[in-house]
Amino acid sequence: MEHRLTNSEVAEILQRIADMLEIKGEVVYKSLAYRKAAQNIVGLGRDINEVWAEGKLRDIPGVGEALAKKLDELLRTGRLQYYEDLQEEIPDGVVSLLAIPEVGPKTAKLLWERLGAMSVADVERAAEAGRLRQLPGLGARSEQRILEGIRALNRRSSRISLGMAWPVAIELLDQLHQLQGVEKVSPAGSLRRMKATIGDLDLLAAARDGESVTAAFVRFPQVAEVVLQGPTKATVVLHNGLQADLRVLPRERWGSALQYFTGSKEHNVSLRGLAQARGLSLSEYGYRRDSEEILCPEEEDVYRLLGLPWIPPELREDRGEILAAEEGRLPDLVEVADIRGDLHSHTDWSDGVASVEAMAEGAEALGYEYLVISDHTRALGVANGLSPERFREQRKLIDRINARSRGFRLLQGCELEICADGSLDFPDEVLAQFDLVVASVHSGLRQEREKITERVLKAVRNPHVDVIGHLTGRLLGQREPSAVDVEAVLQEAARTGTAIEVNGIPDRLDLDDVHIQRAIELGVLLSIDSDAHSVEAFRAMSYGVATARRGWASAAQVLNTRSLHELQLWLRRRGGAS
DNA sequence: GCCGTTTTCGGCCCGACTGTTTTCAGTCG
Repeated sequence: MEHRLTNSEVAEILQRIADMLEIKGEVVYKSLAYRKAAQNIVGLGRDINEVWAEGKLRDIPGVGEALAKKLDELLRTGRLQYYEDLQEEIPDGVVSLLAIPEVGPKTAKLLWERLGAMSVADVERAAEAGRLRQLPGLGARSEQRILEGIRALNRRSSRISLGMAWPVAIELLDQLHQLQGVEKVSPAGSLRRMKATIGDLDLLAAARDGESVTAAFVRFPQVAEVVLQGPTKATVVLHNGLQADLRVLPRERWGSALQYFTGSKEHNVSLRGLAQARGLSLSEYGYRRDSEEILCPEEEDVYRLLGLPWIPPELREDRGEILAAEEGRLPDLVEVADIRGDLHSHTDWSDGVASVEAMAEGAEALGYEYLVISDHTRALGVANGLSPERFREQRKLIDRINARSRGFRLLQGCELEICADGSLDFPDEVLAQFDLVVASVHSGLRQEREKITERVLKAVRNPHVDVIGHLTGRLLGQREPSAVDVEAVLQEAARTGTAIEVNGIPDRLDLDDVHIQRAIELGVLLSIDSDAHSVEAFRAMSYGVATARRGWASAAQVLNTRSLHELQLWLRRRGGAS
C-alpha cells in the first residue's frame, strides 16, 4: 500500500459519503450512520489500520456489516468503489457548497441542478447576478443570506483555540451577569466541554424576560453584527470575527438547558435514547411524559431522572461515558487543585522571558510545591539552547534560591533535544546531573513514520529521560501532528514507566484527548505541564488539565499531582540522578 | 446503515428561527 490512511482521513471519507447521501435525498438515518461511524473512528484513540489488521472493525461502535466491508476495502486497497461511484453521481464541487452557511443538502442540490453551480464561487456569482431569487423556495432574502454566508465563509478563520476563546467568553458572561434580571450564566457547547478548538462561543443565561436580555446582548460593544435575534436566542459576530450564540431560559429550566446546550450533540442523542426507553421525552425545556412536564432546575436533575450520576462536561462526547455512568465507573477526574507542581518551564537562560527567580516566585504564588526549570539544550540553537557548562552555572543559581526558600523547591531539569539524526543532545553522564529530563522533538517533524518513531522510542528507553514532551508536535491550525506512531510510543512508555506530557499551551494540547484516553488504558503515567515561557503562561496548566480530563485522567495517573517527596522517590527509582 | 430488558424489522432526538410560506420546509445546533 502506498499510503496508509489515518483515522481522520478515513472519517473524512465517511463524512463526505454522508454529505453526498444527503444531497441525493437518501433517508437521513443512512447518512447519520456514516457520520456516527466517522465520529467514533476519530475518537478511537488508536490507529484504525491496527484495528483492521486484528479483524476487529466491527468492534467500533456504529460499524456494522456494511460499513465494516467498506472500511476493509478502503484500508486494504486505499480506495472505495462505493465512494467513487457516488462521486460520479454527485461531483465534489456540489459537496463543497455545503460549507456555505445557510446552504444545506437541499439547497446545494437545487443550486447544482438549476444553475449548474459546482463551486462556492459559482454560487457567489449567481447570487450577485440575482439568479438565486428566481429559484423555487428561495427569495431575495435567501439570496442575501447566502451571499452573506459566502462572505462569512471567506473571512472565517475556522476554529480558534480554547485558550483564545475562553477569556473572550468569560468577559461576555460577566457582562451578561450584570444585566437586570439575569440570574445565572454559564459557558456551554464545546467551550464548556473544553475542546481544544472552539467554533462558536455558546453562552447561556437564566432570566425571566429573554427578550430584553437578547436585546441587550446584541448591543454589547464587542458585537460587530447581529445574525439573528429572538426572544430565547441571539447569534452575533464579534469584532474579532468570532461568532457567539446566546440562549436565554427561565431559571426553573436551567438544568435541562445547560445540559442540552453543553452537548455534545452525540452525547445528547444517546441520552434521549435512554429517556425514550423510560417513556420520557427530553429537550432543553425539561422532560415530558405524555402531557406531564418534569422541570430540571439543576443539571444533576437531568441525569438523576435517568438513574445516572452527573457526568462532567469534558466527558460528554459519547465515547463510553454514559455506559460508565450507568455502571458507576466514571473516573474521578484530575482537577487544577490536584496539581502540586509544574515539570516543564523555561527562563531567560534559553528562550523564556522571565528570570529563574521570577518563575520560582510565580510558581510558588500559584501554591505549587515545586517547579522544574527545563531550559532547552544546545542543539536547539534558535531557542538559545544551553551547553552543559551553562547548565552547571544555572544549577548554582537554583541551589542558592532553594537555600533561602522555605517549603517551595526548584528542580533543575532540561528540555532535551531529540535530534533529527536520532541522537540525544546530551550523553548519559550529563543527563544524570539533572533532577528531571523532559525530552522533545523540535526538528525533523516531517520525517517518515518509522524514523521519527524510532527517535522517540530511543528517548523513551533512556533511563535518564523522565518525560516525553509534546509528543506529536502539532500546532493547532498551523502544523499537523508528525507521523509518530503514538500507539508504539505509549506502549513502550507503559513498559519503561516514562511519563508522557500533556502540554497545556493552547496551540499544542499535545497529547490530545483521544490519545490520553488510550494512554490511560495502557497505564501510562501523564505529566500535565504549562511549558511556560513567562510567569503569566503558567496558566496554560488549566488547559492541560482540561485536556487530561477530556482523556478521562484521574489524579493518580498524573505525575505532578504527587508531593515533592513522592516525586523525588519516583525519580530516584527511575535511576536518574537527584 | 445500525441495532435490540419493546424489536432481526422498524424504529432511529428535539426545537428555534427564518423565509416564502397559506400550513411548512430548510438549516442549524
